[in-house]
Amino acid sequence: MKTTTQKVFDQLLDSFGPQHWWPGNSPLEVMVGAVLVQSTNWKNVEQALENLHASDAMDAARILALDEQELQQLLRPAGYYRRKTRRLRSLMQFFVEHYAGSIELMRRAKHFELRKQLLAVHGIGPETADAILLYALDKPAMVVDTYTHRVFARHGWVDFDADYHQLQAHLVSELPEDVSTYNELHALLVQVGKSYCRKVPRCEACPLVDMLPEGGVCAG
DNA sequence: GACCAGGCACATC
DNA sequence: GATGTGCATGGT
Repeated sequence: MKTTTQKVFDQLLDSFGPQHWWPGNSPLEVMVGAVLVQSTNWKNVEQALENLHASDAMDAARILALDEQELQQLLRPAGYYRRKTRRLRSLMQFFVEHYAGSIELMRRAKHFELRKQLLAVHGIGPETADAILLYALDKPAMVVDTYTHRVFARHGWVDFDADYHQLQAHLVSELPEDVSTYNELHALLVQVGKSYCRKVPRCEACPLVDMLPEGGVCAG
């Protein structure tokens, strides 16, 4: 018997296909991207990542070696560049201090201990921490976001006032603990949120329209 | 010109 | 503890 969330996953995957999020990027670049993408369009992030590459600075030690203003200028296209400069430096400093700048060492850390450490880093909240765990380190961390909240609350599967961890617990309880499922589902929920869930109360073309409750609205 | 994008920390009540 | 606000660029 399939859970509602598994059905959501299947229908989204059928409609949109695999999203291939962060497939070819290095784990370090994923970590950097996870910070830069906070509340920001991915296109803008790509520009900043490209700037880092062009400056030969896609490296924890090199990022830390840049002076504040240099790094700010590289990150500028990603928006919030003063804050993100601080946040990225905090993360890189943590990475170097606790894991000697080694992805392999960090990958060996216990999932929930590492998560707790990440949450203690300035600028790393639950979504960014889970994105790093999942997309950079292949840990089974389900990432949820505002799109996930919108879709699940409007369909009546969670309360509108559910917080990050309640929403995450709900999804996890309805899914196999599987890295590729978590990876794909998060990306698919972002895709459906971008494509629909806006302006009109009921999107007939939405792959989840048949799951909308009587009188429920998918926008607004 | 308004609104939005793969959040988070901090101030204020 | 809950609620509000600043952060910044680039695309639609």
